[in-house]
Amino acid sequence: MNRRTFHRAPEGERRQELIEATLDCISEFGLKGATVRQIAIRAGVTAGLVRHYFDSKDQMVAEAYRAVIASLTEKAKNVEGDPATRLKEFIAVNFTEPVADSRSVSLWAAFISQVRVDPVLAEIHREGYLAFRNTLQELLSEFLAAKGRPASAEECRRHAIAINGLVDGLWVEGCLAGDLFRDGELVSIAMASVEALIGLPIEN
Amino acid sequence: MNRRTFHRAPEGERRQELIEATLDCISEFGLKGATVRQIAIRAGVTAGLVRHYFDSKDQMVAEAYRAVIASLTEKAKNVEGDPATRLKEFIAVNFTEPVADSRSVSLWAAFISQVRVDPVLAEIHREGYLAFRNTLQELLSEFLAAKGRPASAEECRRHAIAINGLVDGLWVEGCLAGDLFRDGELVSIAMASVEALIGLPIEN
DNA sequence: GAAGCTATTATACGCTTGAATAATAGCGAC
DNA sequence: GTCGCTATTATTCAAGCGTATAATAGCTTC
Repeated sequence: MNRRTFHRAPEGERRQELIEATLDCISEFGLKGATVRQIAIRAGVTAGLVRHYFDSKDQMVAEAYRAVIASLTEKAKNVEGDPATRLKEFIAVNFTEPVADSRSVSLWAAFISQVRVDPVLAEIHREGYLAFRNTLQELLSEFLAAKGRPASAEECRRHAIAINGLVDGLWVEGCLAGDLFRDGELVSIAMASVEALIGLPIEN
Repeated sequence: MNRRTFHRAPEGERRQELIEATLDCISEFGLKGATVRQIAIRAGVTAGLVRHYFDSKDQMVAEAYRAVIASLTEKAKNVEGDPATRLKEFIAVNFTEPVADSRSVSLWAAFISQVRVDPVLAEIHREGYLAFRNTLQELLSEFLAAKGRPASAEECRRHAIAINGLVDGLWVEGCLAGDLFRDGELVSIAMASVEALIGLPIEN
């Protein structure tokens, strides 16, 4: 009997590979089509291994969701420079790969659709949303202060909610049907809209 | 052998019931949990009947998607009154039941997540999005004209894209985690934001 | 009220699913 | 080298899936 040769990977690495394979499958075949076997094939291992690393498929999917949310918010957090530059970048990053990608929005939607079903996913979503919005709120606060138009936390909160909504909405449509928009149109609309919302130009 | 008694329903009615049951199951159990059997139970019939009305489960799901998109856009279209009232209502309706409901956003997300997988769903989504956005664009055009600030189609297009994004984004978060917002806060933020975006008050 | 049509039920089939178990091969320690 | 640990493979299992088919019960027509 010819048994396949294989490579014994370090735990962290293999877990990461499995999660990445899970996300690939969900985005390509949908949550329904992301079966343990498909995921294993994608990761280049056999199906049994999944259960060696995760208690269940559901647990693996939940961890995969965490990874998605993290990747969507981390890109936006690590921006350097003065407040104006950071605010600008924070918005622009959502319309640039890898965030602006049909794979990302497919994954996001797949998980969103389960929020009502699975309280674990609901909690992960909530944390991710608040992290993103609070970062934005802080950015706005600093930006407005630097522009000599300091605003109350409450005012910044409302602005953050609106801008977050705007960016999310444009991001979704851009990813789903990018061909409905001209090159760079979405980021241009987003930028102009944010300026209109806060009543200030962003350029520094 | 005791066979269940049943009611012979008119074709249209039964189809409608099956589609509604499909949507109920998708929103409650997710696409994965919306099995033919569950759907049949929800509709109060047996599983076999599904295939009497639809060529396949997939076809039924696609029709169900059409129904969702239609319900999300129809509510917004049928608004009467002067341009300002109609614009106001068009936006407000998205933050009022039945559009503003966790069931709606679950369904929307479930289908969005399949857009990449299934070209049929992609086309349905595209039509729905454009219908919504074009209606909004027309509304904006009339509103601006009525306010004595007529705008070009291009300008209205950009405004429609931005407002559509804003409304969509706020709608999603409001439906998913309504408790993160105060009563009426979202519609208030939405209204204020739209006014900022077009640079005019909406009240008539 | 009997006949005929078909919407509906009931049952069965082949496949795929997530999971459990047993066998084995890679690899570090000594 | 070879021993021992365990990551990995291979195989199996019961449950649930979408679908196919045959029997039947509710209407309609006359």
